[in-house]
Amino acid sequence: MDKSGITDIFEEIAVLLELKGENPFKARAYTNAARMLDQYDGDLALLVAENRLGELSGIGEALQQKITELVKTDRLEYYETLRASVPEGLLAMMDIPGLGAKKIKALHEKLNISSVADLEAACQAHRVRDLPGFGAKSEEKILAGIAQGRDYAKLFRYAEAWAQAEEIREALRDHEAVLQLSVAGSLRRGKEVVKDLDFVASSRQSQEVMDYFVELPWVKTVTNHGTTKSSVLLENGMSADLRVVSDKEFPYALHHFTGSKEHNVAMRQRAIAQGKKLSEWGLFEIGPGKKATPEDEGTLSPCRNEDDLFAALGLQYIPPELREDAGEIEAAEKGEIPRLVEWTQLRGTFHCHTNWSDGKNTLAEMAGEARELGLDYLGIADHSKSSFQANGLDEQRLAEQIEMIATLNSQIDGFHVFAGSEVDILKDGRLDFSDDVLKRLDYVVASVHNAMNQDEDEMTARVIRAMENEYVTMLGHATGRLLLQREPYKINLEKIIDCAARTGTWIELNCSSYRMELDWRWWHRARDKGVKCVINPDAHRISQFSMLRHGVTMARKGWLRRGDVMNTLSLEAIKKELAR
DNA sequence: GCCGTTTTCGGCCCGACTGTTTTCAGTCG
Repeated sequence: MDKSGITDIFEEIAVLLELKGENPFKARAYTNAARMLDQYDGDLALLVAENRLGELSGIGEALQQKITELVKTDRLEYYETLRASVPEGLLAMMDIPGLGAKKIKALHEKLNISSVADLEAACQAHRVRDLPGFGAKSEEKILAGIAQGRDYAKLFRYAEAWAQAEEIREALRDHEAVLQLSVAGSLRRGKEVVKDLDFVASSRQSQEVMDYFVELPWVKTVTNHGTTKSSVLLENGMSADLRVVSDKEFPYALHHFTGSKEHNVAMRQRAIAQGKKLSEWGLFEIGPGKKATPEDEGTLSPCRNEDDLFAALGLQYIPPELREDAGEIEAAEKGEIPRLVEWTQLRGTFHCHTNWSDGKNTLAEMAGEARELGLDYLGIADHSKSSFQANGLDEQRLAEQIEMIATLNSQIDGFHVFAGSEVDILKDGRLDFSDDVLKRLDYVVASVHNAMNQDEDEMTARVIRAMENEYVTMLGHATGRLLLQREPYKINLEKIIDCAARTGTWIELNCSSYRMELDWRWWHRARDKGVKCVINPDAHRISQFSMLRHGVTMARKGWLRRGDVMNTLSLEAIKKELAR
């Protein structure tokens, strides 16, 4: 069994243990182990073979045995026994807001409820309210939660969440009692999908700001309304949280609510090791060897902003995109946080479509918009002939388009359009155009658009064969995923990354709101192997150039620097690169 | 189940909010 299969099982074991009422720290040990494995870059099978699992922190004797069993036999007896002892429906109940392991356990034991359907019926029959710890309100909340789970997707794509957050941020900023204000949470960290929107504000009149927030026009229902924290459900199905604190507490609150949770845990543990206590309210000096108690707050280390907060713990500033407890704290300790790429550094982009294939705008309109945005160059890459569903260009039309681009270039100064093509990678890895056609282009994007059900070996070999073609400049959308819609096709990305490093093929960071790939989780290692990134909007209309900004956020999340991103190069420099 | 210049046993991040209680457990992030 591979790594991701093992992490799924460990995560499930953690939930099952909670549902059984086992020691919660034992459950957490499984969660921690799953995270540790997820982040481990090396070859897990090799680690098992060499009996070196113990080198991973959080993996002790018992977990080493379980991982070994899974790697070697694809099964885990402990898991199977555990799973058989808990009704399957209880796991689904964990998704209902307000219900956790303890309450689900009580519902199961006292009312024999084993599924969401059982639970819904019990609430409707008012049998739940008589249980200790439950009441009439609980029944209402559970029923609303079940209904909401049906009505709304649980996650939202980054771009959509960002646009909604901007509207709310502007409305909050206009309130006179709001002093400092920031988006926080996974949106600030640049996750490709987010569950809800988080805002942190500072004010001297927190109640006023809260009352204003829950009355905003996008709000459908109010789920929480306190003095420092409120939550609402928006008309579009997203939920949004606002935390209001005093001005001097703002940096701590902003850091805390930006997360990630795992990053925060690691930061607090670091604080404890230094005789301090970190929370959303401050960083307190407790003294070496002493442990914080609620009564003993210690003295506050004053921080004006997040920079000060990191500095107080002996760390370099960590940009929000990197706060995933994926090595950023260790890097910050050594002063090795890279200077991340910024979206104002983009000088051009490739992989854009026009109405020659399935785009909505003309060549001139696309070029005009790119220039308007301050870019120096634009690459056109319409579909090739096999993508007939997208009105792909055949050799004849491609030749005409190349000519038209040459004419356009002769008419404009200080801006350049590159003639390219998004060439289909055929089932067997051949390309949709012959080399004679390809060599007349300024660049080539090679992408998979059909036969996505091939098995991993076949797909990997297919894409590698395409990348080995000397005329292929970059690999388009590497796994074909559509976020919250279509799973990535099966492909061995380690081999693809190695191939890119070997052949000098760039890998695209496709920032269409649905794609956002190559996924940020892979970029750090790709970068370390010398693979170059190119950030492309895959724009089919002029409005989609706006996605470039979000693409840069994802690149930052992948630890990429300016030098790792080809389209930060000047026009002259990129011409030289393409000529190679 | 893990882990240790406080510890090999007894800890394991921290606090707000809700709904249930009448001082708190559970959930959430």
